[in-house]
Amino acid sequence: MQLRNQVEWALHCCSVLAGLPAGRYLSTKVLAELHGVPKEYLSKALQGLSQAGLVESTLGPSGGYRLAKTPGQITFLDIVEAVEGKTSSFVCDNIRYNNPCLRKGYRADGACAIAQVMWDADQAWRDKLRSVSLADLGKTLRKTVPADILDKTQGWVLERS
Amino acid sequence: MQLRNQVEWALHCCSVLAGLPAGRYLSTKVLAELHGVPKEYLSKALQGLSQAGLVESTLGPSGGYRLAKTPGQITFLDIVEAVEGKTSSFVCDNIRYNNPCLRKGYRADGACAIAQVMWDADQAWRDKLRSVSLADLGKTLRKTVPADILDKTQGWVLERS
DNA sequence: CTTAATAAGGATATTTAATATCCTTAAGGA
DNA sequence: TCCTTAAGGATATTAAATATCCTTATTAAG
Repeated sequence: MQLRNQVEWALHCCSVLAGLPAGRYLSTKVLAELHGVPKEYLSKALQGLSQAGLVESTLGPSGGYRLAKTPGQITFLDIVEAVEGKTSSFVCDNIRYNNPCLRKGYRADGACAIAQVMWDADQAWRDKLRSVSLADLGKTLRKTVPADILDKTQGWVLERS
Repeated sequence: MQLRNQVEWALHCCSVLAGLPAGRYLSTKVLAELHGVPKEYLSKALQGLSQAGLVESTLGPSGGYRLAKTPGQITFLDIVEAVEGKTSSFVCDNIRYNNPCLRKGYRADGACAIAQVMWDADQAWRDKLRSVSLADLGKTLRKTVPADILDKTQGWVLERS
């Protein structure tokens, strides 16, 4: 079980956008080159972030993306779910009902106890992701990031993450 | 991101084995028919459980699998990891170092802050799974399982889960 | 006003992982 | 001796992840 690489990309992109001066945008092209990932595919992840309302975009030259909320309002869970979806990592196919010893059509009262445990664990994972925002990330990062912020021709910013 | 169906199968098989009278075995064939899943593929999951030391097997007629420990000693995490592996759901490819603004070969002091958050969440998931054993599952199940335990020709037991 | 850059998104190709089947071997019980 | 079983290697099939290509509408810059 593995999260898609787009999740890593989206998290890093949001981290960079969180450090962007107010009003500025970063394009897919720049974000892709900054992270060394394919532009077209990264674009799908950014579209997911946009549809989730985490970032907003503008067209044309000097267009691109910026955060739609403050870093403190965007959690890791928001970003992960925007890319990976909200469905649980465990899918219960109710194989308990395949038991040929059971009379046909039998259904128990409650949910499958096994599935419940798995869903609880999934919830614990999401709770943890929800407890960290891009602002929290910044606090950690500020300690380790070198002071020399570069500003190349395309307006790249130093990778903050 | 989704766990493989073998995880569900393995959990249900262990749940059934936990209710088996001492000394008895259940074969792959019976476990497969009991849950309505392909025998050959389920076999791979059971082999994983065996290699992890969660179940033990015996050959020949009336052979099969039984738990290698008490239900209280086998956690959900044990079973999930036996099938799905122990590697984190998040893989850090250190795309932060792809930044062309960084001088070649630059490496930060600590681990990627983003990866750390993701790994912490993964740990929270595993901690939750580790906190539940097959014995705990039994407590829940006893409340809902019908009293009529069937004992068909092949020695099937009522699906407990 | 024109031109180039951009996001959005549909269509499709490629690659990888999950799922499933088949077969052989060695061991155990009747 | 014969049948049943677990173990596991090899291979096929299916689905998902990854990636590319292309078109359209929009926007800013010149």
